[in-house]
Amino acid sequence: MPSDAFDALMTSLQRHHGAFDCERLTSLAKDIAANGHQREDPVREIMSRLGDRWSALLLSVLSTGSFRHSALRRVICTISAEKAISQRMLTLRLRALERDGLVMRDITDSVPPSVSYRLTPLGVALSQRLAEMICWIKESENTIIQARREFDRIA
Amino acid sequence: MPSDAFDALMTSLQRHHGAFDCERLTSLAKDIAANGHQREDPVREIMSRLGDRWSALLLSVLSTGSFRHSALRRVICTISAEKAISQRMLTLRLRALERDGLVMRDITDSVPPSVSYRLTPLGVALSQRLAEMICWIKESENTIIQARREFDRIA
DNA sequence: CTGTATCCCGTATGATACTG
DNA sequence: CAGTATCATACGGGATACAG
Repeated sequence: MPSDAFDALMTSLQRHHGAFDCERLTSLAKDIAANGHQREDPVREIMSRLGDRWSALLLSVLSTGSFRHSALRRVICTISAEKAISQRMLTLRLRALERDGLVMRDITDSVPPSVSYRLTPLGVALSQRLAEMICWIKESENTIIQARREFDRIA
Repeated sequence: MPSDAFDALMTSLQRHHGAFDCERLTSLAKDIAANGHQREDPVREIMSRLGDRWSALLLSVLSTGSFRHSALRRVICTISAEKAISQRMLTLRLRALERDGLVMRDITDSVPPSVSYRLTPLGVALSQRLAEMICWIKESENTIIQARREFDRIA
């Protein structure tokens, strides 16, 4: 983001209407420009993970302890009313979480192999934040459902 | 989720290893079973929105004030270093946020028409939570990037 | 047991053109 | 200005089979 282009935009916006906090928007823009808001940006990556089909659930389950691959899969499949997680997706999501330093693998090199997964300190911290966010959404659930009904009724 | 199946699972898991907090996992399972973890579950929907390409950015920008469609688009396009948002996506995301009661449309029926968008109180609350989450991720950014480098180096 | 490798589909996202 | 319609594409996610 070229800052002069942004300055010009701000000037233009303020000329037409001042219904926003220019200072806060500018600071927000600087924050985003700092890492470019790219695909590899950790902020987008992590938010994207939290929003995908399984990662948030995985973090929640792992926040209660350590699980082997098969145990984790059984737990997820039993808990999730909608669908079972495929072996493929479980591995993919765990790898992604591991790459970001949120999950650790403990490998016992035996036959048959034994691998168990648990949260790193960073993973624990994130899972706590996640739990708070989920809790807030749950509290607002009725308001949201109400809003949806209203919206669908009119439309 | 049939609770007897879950009980059986817990018993089985504890027989093999007790490296997890059975009580917390059970309560977590109950929470999830309460709304089924379905596609229409507000928790998954909202988390999914926050993780998509534009909604989080939209909420952040709108948290600084009220914007008309075109102004919003210019701001987003200028801020986002990666790509411009298409008119179509802007409308789709705004509609989704509006349906969930997070965004309001103020319409002035004139020629040419004027429509401006702003957060509802619920949207303001969510955007604050979001900002906190983003802030935490930013603080952990270096740890995450470090972990990724380590992971990629070994793999 | 813990994964990988393929194939396939649905949805999110994008580009472009058109309209009240 | 603020959309809608249409077509094209990329990616997440699932089913299945195979491997160390």
